[in-house]
Amino acid sequence: MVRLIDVAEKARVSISTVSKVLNNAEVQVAISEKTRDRVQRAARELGYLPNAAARALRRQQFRTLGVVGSSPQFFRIKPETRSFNSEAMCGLMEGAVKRGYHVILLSGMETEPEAGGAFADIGMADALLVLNRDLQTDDTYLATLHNSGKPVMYVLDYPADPEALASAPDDEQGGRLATRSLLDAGCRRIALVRKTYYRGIFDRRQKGWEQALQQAGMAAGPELVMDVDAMDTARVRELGIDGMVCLNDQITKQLAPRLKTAGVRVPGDIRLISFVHEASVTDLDTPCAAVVEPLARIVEDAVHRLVDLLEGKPIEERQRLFPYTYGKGS
Amino acid sequence: MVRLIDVAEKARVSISTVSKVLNNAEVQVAISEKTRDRVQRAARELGYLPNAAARALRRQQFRTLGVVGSSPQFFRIKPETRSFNSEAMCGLMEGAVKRGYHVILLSGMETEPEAGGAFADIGMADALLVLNRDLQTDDTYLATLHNSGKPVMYVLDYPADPEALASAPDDEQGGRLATRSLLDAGCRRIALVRKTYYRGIFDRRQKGWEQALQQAGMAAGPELVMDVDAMDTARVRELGIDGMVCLNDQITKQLAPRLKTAGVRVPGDIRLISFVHEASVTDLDTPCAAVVEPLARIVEDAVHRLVDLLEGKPIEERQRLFPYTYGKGS
DNA sequence: CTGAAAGCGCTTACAG
DNA sequence: CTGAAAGCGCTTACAG
Repeated sequence: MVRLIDVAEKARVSISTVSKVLNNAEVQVAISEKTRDRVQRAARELGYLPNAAARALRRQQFRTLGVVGSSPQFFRIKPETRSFNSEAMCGLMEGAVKRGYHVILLSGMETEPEAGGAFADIGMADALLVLNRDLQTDDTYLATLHNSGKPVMYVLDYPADPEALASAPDDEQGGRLATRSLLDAGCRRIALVRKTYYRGIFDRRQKGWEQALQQAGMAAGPELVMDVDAMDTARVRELGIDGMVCLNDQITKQLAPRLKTAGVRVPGDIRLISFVHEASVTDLDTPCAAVVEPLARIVEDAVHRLVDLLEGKPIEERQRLFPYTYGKGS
Repeated sequence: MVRLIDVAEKARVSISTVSKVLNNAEVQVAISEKTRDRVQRAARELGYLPNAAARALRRQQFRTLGVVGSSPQFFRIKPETRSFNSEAMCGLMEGAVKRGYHVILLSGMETEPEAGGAFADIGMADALLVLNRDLQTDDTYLATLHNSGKPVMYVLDYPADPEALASAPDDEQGGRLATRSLLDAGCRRIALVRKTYYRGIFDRRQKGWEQALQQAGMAAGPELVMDVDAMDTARVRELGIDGMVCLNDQITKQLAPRLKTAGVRVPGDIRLISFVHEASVTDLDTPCAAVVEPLARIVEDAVHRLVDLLEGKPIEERQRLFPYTYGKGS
């Protein structure tokens, strides 16, 4: 960890001066332009991040809000509540409590750019969980996280780097599972319905779909991959499609009524299967099978593995993938 | 704030000894039974809570996990996502980011009972938000929070004490609004449907219902207050009920199908209005008006007022109540 | 405009 | 079994 004194040595000034420069927004002290530049450059080059504990001890404040519920268990929300957020939160708090850790939601303010950018206060955490469904790996934001020197665990989506720690759904397996269940139900022309977002996850699910079709001796041509926003129901008929794998519940909700108005009967003409997190498509009035990802379990596992790492236990698998299960849907 | 040295003086030992006793789970040092007792009693009597900053600075770890999303804005979830949690979370992070604060979810572990109980690490926060829909005011848990000496803001439900800081929905106004909208629609016998939980909120909503009925010159007798778990549809007919105020969406979801099977037409025979957070009853197939509470706004307001307090700005209203609005429901 | 120094409240190796 | 003391990394009043 680089400290104030490291910056001071590099900039050839005292630590008081460094501190004053780096806190210029809050401290009213005159500093010469030259010194200021030298200090800021040194801090940037060394990747200085203030130590949140020392700062808090000195300032006598954390600038952090604690949120509590009606009981110590409040945030251990039950998965029955169902929404994506509560499910993830459930696993998160369950793991945190079991291991004796607190959870801090880094709000990512854009303050103190010269003192480490958006995450100057990342230091309040011993390790980082990246909770994300659609990673932008080119993001400099992720670089900041890694530069902090703290362990980083990816939870739902993850970068291609095989060294990156991750606990995530096995999207290829999910794609195979969904496709096979349609094959088992007798479908012979199975389309994949996706959207332009969630590229990482969707690409992996699509790969699973391809694998399942190829194993069954069927082609998985690009004409069978459809964007729900550019859905051509006439073309669906032409291609003789009798099964559709919908890559998430939002797609399914968008697709179902359009099939209905086009006079396509579900499941009479076309069978649907949808990826969901828990039973989130139960409010669909179209019959639809589902492939469920165990969100809470995944997030809790991520917490455990991260704490294991912090406690010095060796991590055997860098990336742990969890299978999807077949569910009833609606 | 009581420090180690205060405990040491009271127990007539050195601060090293106090530290060792209070960390006996983690430190392997022999301490005599007598000393141990004296120290523990002193710590308890003084209400000692370890200073998280000092501890973290010394230990070089926070025992806190930072959770980040794909971008610094990740947790600023849009209210459109709708569920209770995301809405509250949305307001929470919005306020936190705007004011330059982080949010820490206190996991309320049951460790270190002698060192302050479940919230030994409450110290990581400058102030506390109690996020809660159903306060148990007799809870010793809340006492712990107040004993920390940090400002406490109640967000959704709140204790009777008028000095307690709160930002919350105006439940009485909500009760009046719901009832009046049924009156305006021509209802003349308006029942209130509740459940045994959420006493605080439900009692206030019921008071609003009574006020509205009395203002309209109608009696609000106890026979009109029904528990959805003990609903007697024959009795509903007998009483000539033509309107029902459902105190939350769960109640409405439970009630609607029972009315249907009993042959009661909605809104033909009985009009319904339901309390909801955002548009959460849109998945009801029974026509139903709604009274909406602006969750995200309330939570964000709570954050702002709490930070104002921390920054020394005077708080004019101890309790700020937000009006419900009339919504379409389903 | 810049720096030396005190001190925030803990933990722990060391001495007794 | 107990205590004196060093030191974690900052901020800020004070001196120059």
